[in-house]
Amino acid sequence: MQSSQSFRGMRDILPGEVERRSHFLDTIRTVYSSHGFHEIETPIVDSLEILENSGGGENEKLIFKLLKRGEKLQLTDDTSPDDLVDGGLRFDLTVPLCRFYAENAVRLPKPFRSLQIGQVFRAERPQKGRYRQFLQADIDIIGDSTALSEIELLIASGHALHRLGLESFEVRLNDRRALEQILLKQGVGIDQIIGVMVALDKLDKSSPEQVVKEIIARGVDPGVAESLLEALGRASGQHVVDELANAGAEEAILSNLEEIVSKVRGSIHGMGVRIDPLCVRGLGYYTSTVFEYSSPKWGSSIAGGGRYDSMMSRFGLDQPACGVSLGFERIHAVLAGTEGTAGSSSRRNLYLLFDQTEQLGEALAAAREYRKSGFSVILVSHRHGGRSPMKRLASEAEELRRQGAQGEYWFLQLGTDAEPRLLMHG
RNA sequence: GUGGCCGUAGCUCAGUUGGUUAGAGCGUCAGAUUGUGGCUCUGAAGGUCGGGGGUUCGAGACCCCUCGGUCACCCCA
Repeated sequence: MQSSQSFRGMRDILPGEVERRSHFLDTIRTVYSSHGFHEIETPIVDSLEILENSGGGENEKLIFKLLKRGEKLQLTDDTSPDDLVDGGLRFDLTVPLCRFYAENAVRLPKPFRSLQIGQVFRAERPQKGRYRQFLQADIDIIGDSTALSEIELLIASGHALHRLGLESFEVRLNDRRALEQILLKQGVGIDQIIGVMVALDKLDKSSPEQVVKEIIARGVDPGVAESLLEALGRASGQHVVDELANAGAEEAILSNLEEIVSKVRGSIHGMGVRIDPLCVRGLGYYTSTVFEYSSPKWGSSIAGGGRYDSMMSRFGLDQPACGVSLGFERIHAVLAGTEGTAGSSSRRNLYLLFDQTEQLGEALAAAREYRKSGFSVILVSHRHGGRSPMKRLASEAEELRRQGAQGEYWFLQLGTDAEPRLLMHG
């Protein structure tokens, strides 16, 4: 007998859980739609040519690749793995979006506000809140180079998180160019910048001493490393911007960040916004502003985004772009155990018990009527006078609720009960 | 990709320093009972002890490999 376990890092989703997830997705769609975003769909598979060298950083190493098919799959002594593959599963929604935009720009509004909800794949080692297939919900604005993009994206995504039921969360905002300028000014070599940024990004987890150590290990002069940390360490309180300017960041970049913060701050209940010069975010395609959402209930980020102005140039288009991605699985995990949020479309289930040999026609007619009045009707064939399925139905409803389903459960014995009777409600 | 911990029935777990036919609760199924169904009682089914190899007279317990889970790195949503 074969194992029925799911493939590594993949998982099944039970009915009650799907009900709950659908409700969350409805909320996301409703909120984003109210902010003017248009939903699109892109393929899960793209050519490797597009997926690779996309600035996806580490993610590019995690691509599930697709074997060529038919005649194109030629095995000889000197074929390398790369000769055998030509496609791959997407590791995010941004790369496919850029291809989509380049292909369809003429038929799209300008600037284009895109919403995409879809599965992405990364061949990582699975962990809690980390799967090899997971759902992301992205909004992006293509064709606007001003801070309006960032402001709209932060407000819309904050709105969505709030409506999903997140009580408190924080956005850390930064502009990579600012950090780069500071590093250069402080004496970090241009080829060391990336390594130093990665090390600095760990400051929220590791001690400053460890980070200094790591920076030195990456080839930076110990004196430079020390003064760098000191300069950035100062830039965390009330006067972040002033300190960053002193440390060598350009005024225009900093005032842009200030503008974003001032417009976003206070707009969403429970959302904190602050400039964090150490927020770096991977090292992918982001060119300037980057932001990351965290919840006190979760160790790592639950959403993130930034500006990727040069990405479209791959396709010969010169278009600025900026986006934010919600990590659906992680948000769902953060919300685990909480009650449904406002507007929860809880369904009213009705178990319609009937004798199949005598009451089938009658039952179908009754089912149609109850559907009209808003019930989700579940036909339960049950021979008259037989053991009542009551207990079984109650425990089934209980199980669905455990999985996350909401709603009421009613039952009605055709020919005996005049009205549906409440079995349980959630 | 690297390292630590874990893997017994559908679920939650017992299982003494290796020693007869591997247990419980919940759930499932069957029957009984109950004048209004979810209670109670009885019984049954269900386990290649994740898989493979090894040590041993004997392994669910010990060793190796492998698969899966989990945590920490790495990186990220």
